[in-house]
Amino acid sequence: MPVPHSPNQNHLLAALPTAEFDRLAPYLEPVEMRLGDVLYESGGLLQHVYFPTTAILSLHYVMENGSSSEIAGVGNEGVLGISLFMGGNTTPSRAVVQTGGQGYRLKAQYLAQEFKRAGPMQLLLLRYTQALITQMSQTAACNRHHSLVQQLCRWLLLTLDRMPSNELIMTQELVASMLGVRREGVTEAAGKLQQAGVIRYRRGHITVLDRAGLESRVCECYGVVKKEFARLLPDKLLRQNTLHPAEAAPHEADIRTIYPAGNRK
Amino acid sequence: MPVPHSPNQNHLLAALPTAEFDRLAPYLEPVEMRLGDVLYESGGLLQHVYFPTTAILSLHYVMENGSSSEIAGVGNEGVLGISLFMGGNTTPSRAVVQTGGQGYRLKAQYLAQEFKRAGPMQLLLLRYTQALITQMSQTAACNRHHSLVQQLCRWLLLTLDRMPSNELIMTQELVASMLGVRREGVTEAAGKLQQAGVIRYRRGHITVLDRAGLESRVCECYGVVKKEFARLLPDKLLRQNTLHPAEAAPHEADIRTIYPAGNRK
DNA sequence: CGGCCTATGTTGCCTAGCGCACATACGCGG
DNA sequence: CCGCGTATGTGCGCTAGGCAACATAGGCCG
Repeated sequence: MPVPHSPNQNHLLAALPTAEFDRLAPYLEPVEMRLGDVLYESGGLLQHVYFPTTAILSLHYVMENGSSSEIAGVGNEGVLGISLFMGGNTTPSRAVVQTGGQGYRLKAQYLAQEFKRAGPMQLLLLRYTQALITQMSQTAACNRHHSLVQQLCRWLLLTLDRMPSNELIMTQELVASMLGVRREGVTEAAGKLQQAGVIRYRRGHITVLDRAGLESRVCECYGVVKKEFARLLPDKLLRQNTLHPAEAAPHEADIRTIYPAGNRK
Repeated sequence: MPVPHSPNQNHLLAALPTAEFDRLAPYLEPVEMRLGDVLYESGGLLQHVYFPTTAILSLHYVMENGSSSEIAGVGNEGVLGISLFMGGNTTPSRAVVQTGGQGYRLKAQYLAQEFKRAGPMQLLLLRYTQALITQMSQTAACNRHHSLVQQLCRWLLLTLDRMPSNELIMTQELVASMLGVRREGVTEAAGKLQQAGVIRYRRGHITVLDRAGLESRVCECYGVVKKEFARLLPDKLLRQNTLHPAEAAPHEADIRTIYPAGNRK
């Protein structure tokens, strides 16, 4: 008995004017994504784009020696598979499911078609892409200059922002592979945060107890990324005032009632 | 007495079919860019996009504490100012001139106009943007996992690929701020390379003596980025076989004759 | 309820790279 | 040709985080 589920839980889809949404809706396939699923491998051909609703995805780069780093995360604010409309069809990174949940996918050709119309969907996708670029470049700088604890805080906050609950299903080992550090390093950093009462964790579960505590420890990178997302994809845009000011937001009611219920565990 | 100079020294401009090129040509202003010039500040409003020809630009992120990192470089393979067509109009990074030289600039509005035509220019710009994304994400991973020497090799090779000559005008201090490391670290790394006979340097000049030596020391990141650029913007595309197969490449002669002459020092 | 797999805790050692404080010397401008 | 400003060389001590090798324990499954 899955939670009632609507494409509008994805902010980009929700932002589409009725005409565009209706054109795509028949082709949106709901998909269940489980923790660890690999949606595509580096260099693989993309067949679909994915619009997460409750799931969170993670773009990784895996190095030759096996170590990896997260390059960016994708939650219900975005879409996975930008290379399909950017023209490359593939990227040298891997996409994995970081938090199990649901989403919708759309065959590449339908997205490309819609993109070519140069309408609201194109606008949204391009803006989202730019926000993604900010996330990536901030990650590059953060990797260089900030401490593991700061980066852990950044990662937790960014993830939290994409979740309805405050509990992540996530081992330290996984977090380590996201941040591209050793597992022991995460143990140590997480230990500090737990001692400070900011988080609590047990075998594969991390609960954020004190969000403000995270925010006080995080580096500037989190704020920059968040602000840039807000600037490029403001609520006002996503609420469609801009995209089609004359209409009420369709399906909006669905979202607001379903969402807070969440899939808290 | 500047070297004769043509927009076609920029690969993106050179790839445009005649119709598109002619439409833009009247608005292309040649600009001289000097080492260290700041083309825009983080968050500043962009008035122009820049198509470097002999100059090389660098996108930086400057952190609150003043330390900085290069996020990506832009040479004659690309264009500075993607946020102008991506929809954001600005980015939270800084653009500086890394190697003095020439280029052309185009008022934002003309570029946006051309982009909206959804013609060859849009195709090129989007593909270029994707290649840029690869460069950024690779930088993120490289910052995390590879040694300073490897990163220095990567940076030298990427820069070399954008230069007609094998000598960079560049202090170690500058290189350090690019890589986001201490100057002493660069001294040490460069010292190793010099001892190995791979490069030679003296006060503000770095000469690459043995390109193969660099390639043998560099991490995989260089290859990935280079390959991705070649895939997304192949010679064949840039030579316009794809963009307008029925026509001969206009201005092509100019490029080939001017370019090899270069401004070798 | 018991066993085992896997997540987490811990410890010791090692290295890259940082910060700082200087010594040195190149080479431009007068 | 001299001198000074700037680029480079070097040598500390220090720390974060890497690598390795375990000890421990939670909790799922039979």
